[in-house]
Amino acid sequence: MGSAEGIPVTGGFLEQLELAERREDLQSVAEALRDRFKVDHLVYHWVSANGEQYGCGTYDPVWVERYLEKGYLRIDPVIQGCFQRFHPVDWKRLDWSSKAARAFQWDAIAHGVGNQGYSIPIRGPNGQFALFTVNHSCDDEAWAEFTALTRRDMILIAHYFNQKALELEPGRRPEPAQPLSPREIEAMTLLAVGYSRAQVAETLSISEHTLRVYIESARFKLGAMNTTHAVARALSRGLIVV
Amino acid sequence: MGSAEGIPVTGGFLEQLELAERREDLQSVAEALRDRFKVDHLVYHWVSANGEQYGCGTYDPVWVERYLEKGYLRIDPVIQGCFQRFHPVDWKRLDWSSKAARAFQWDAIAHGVGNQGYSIPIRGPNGQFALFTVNHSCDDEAWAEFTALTRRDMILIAHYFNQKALELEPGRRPEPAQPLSPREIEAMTLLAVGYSRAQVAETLSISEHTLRVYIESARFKLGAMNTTHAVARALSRGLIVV
DNA sequence: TTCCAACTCCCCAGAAATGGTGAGGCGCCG
DNA sequence: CGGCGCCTCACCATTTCTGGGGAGTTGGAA
Repeated sequence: MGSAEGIPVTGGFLEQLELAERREDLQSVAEALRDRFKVDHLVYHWVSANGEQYGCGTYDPVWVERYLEKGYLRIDPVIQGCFQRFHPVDWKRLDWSSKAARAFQWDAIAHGVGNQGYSIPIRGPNGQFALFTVNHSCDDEAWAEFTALTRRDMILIAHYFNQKALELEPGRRPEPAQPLSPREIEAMTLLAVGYSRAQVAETLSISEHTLRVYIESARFKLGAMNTTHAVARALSRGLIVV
Repeated sequence: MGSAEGIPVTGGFLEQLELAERREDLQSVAEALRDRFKVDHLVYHWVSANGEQYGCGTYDPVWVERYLEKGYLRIDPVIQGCFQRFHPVDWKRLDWSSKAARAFQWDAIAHGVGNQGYSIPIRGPNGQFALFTVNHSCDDEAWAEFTALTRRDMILIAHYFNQKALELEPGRRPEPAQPLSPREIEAMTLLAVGYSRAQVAETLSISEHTLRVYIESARFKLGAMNTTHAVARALSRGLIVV
């Protein structure tokens, strides 16, 4: 297993990433980086529960298929853990205690995923969330050394991967992220913290009818089917904060 | 104006950042970096819609005060522009066309802010959003050269600044999240993407009565008053992903 | 083995949310 | 000036959610 000797990958790979013009380019850069760092896998994974997945990397396609099919997205401790953090995290520091998580881990290793891993959460506009992961099979000590040396490289690589993915994926960005009006934001925020419509109306000192107009308006702007959906979207797009 | 000669700041500053234990440390690291890079200003700014501001950097306190007081947060094109992007952006590429933006720019320069700037958006869990900015007074060519050389340093520095800010700000508590059962997670997730109770029940192939038990159970575990609240909590605690 | 958490099913009645339609005032921008 | 978005208010009928009961199976943990 190699390393960048503490010196970030200035020459070559990041430039390749920056110049990538197609999805396939990202894929081949991932493979090149895997070989360069001498690890088992290197994966960029755009996380979204609504079915639209996108990723590129060196995992066995069988595993990727299985992951999606089995709904591992919902129980993968890497997802769970990274979603709540800002900084990169070593897989050992995640919570693997639940039954589902253990079964998942077993299955993953059986499909060629390394026992060691390091994942970097990445967030973009509109609540976009992605993961950049590097993993390998080795003992704890070797892995600790590897991550210590390549940590910063990984952050930069993750950054550029996401940047390119955002550029190359046209499907994601359009969604003009229609902003909510101040009143709508207030309404959504109060709903998100558990107030009923009546309580929200009282808090905002407006009639419940007026409040309804806001909620409907927000629902429309967010393309939501009901209030719960609207609040969920507003939250995950970062339009409101609880 | 200096530069890192294309080699990221491996020795010294990032370590200082990682070792910082108090807010004041971040402040002094910012000053040291400003001197090292020979720019006018270097600022980390935590942007939050609910009024709570936090920042550290080398701006004149008078300017910071004025910025807050005048509500520039709402019209600052840097905020507007970065909020919708993922990658770092040169101030020249922002939209300064509105009257308010021009007035703001004029005021900023009058308070010692450089005419050139480079800002990096940073996002964390729960919709956290921050900016890392470096700015200077010089001509376009010199600035282009500077940004080309230090771009990657800036990304890493921004990353570590935010990491430290998240650690040092007690505002975000761990919030011991009682885990949801697999069925509860499925139910919450489907509700979060807009399904009605009836639809969720059908999707999960269970009776609506059973579904209700899950929702109530999840609501109880999450300490939520209603379904919308429960979904919002599950989302912001990272228990479900949409 | 005993116990508990998770999963499944059922009834009823009251509370809350939603859909459709309509209307007036205010402020900003071209 | 006219249009557009925002804020405010109202009624009606229908659908959906919530809170109060109770009950049986399973599989893993103590």
